[in-house]
Amino acid sequence: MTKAQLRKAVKEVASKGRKAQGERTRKAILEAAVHIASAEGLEGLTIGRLALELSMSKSGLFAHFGSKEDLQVATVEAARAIFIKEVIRPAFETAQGLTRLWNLCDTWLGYVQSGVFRGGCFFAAAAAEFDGRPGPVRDRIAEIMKEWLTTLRGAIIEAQNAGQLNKDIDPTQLAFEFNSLELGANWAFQLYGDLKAFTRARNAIRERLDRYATAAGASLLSAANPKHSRASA
Amino acid sequence: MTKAQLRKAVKEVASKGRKAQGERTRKAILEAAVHIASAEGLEGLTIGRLALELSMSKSGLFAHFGSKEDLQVATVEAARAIFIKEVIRPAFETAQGLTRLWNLCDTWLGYVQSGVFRGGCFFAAAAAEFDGRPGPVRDRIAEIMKEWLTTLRGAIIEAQNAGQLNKDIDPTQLAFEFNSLELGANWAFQLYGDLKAFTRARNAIRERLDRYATAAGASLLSAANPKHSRASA
DNA sequence: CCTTAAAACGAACGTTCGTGCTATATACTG
DNA sequence: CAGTATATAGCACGAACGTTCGTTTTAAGG
Repeated sequence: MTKAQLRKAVKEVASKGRKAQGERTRKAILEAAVHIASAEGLEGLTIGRLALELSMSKSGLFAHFGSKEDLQVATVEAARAIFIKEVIRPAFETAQGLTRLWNLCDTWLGYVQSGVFRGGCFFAAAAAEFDGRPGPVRDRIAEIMKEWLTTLRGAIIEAQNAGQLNKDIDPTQLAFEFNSLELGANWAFQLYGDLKAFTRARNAIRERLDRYATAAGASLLSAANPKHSRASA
Repeated sequence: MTKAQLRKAVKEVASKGRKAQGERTRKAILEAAVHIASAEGLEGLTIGRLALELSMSKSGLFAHFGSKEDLQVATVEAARAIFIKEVIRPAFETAQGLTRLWNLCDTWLGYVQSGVFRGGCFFAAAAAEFDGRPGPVRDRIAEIMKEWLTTLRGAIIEAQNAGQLNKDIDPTQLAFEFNSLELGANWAFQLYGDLKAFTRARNAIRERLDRYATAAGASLLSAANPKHSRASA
């Protein structure tokens, strides 16, 4: 157990009752942290910068976390909560199967385009930053992105079981392709401000869904989002 | 003109004759810089770390560049040279059109898998790191990645003009999709060490090429790389 | 050999980083 | 009201950052 962990553990064990203000401040810190980290990266998120933003002292802020790494992990967790609220939940309020699958992809693209995070997809940025640095931050990011892939894959399988999607396509392969197209749109938007990339990603996904849909699935799709017409390719 | 630029300018004006050793050292610095930056990022590439790696003084190294930003730009340029040698050149030694298009994608995936850079695709990492920080580094990265997209698009158009690829597909759309699949494979490999991602990307690209190929194109494809058989989806 | 400019060095700069100690203000509990 | 634990602040630390300076080493040209 490191000194930082010990410090935090002592703090938590001693904490009985009266932790109202602490929790509130912690939430406020993490909300600011998520937005800074999304734009400047999890390493560019410095404690001094964060303290300045919140008009509090470095040490006062720092006391809420045992170390910078803990702050980073907590920030990733806070970003996950936002992601769930903005993407997962809306899609899971729609019917399972093909409809939900499409909504997952569509909402994801909307979440990047609408600027929920200033730096696009929080996790895409964080993954690129930490994929070469072993540790709990990297591990948590990898887990969360795996969750997303698993969610996509699950929706594909449900659509197949519901007889809406051709059964002989590989769910893992299709989930990989959809995820790639999403990451590609995020990349194009961040680097070039290219709004058409979202349409291209939607077109590519829809084209694939249309092609693999059964008759039952096809009617769902045309009802789901008729606005997004498919161009060539 | 900033102080850093001025310092460098003075240096260059004064440089008449006798600049053999300087160039050699600069090359050595950039070679090390590229590999450090590929693993730790362009900001994680510190001058002290670089000097240590090369067993030379910080100041001696620093004198070769006017500023850290100049070093970063030079590093990006060095990475581009490697990319051209490893990906562009091999593909351009094959016949233009569909064959070259496939080879561009295939070689790109090989370049990531074989670890030409320790951190996967140098530019994907650099783009994620700098897409939120305006400046010459970001601009150059954006240009270089645009070059790649343009190259892909050009190969598609050539394949169409040669009657190997269906003419009514949108080259920009297809280039976007291929690039996305490449980025997706790079992401999966960096974050999970998932080697199957390369196969998935190849499968997806081949499936699309097969579907859009004319009769003339189909025979090229089956000859081009018969080893990579296509699975479902 | 002697001059001269390029190349590399060592030391220091001002700043910012994460972190740690100590003290004070705040607010709930008995 | 007294007691106590929490929440925040102040200050300082050692290290590392990019950068600058003056000096020394190196090597080619006359």
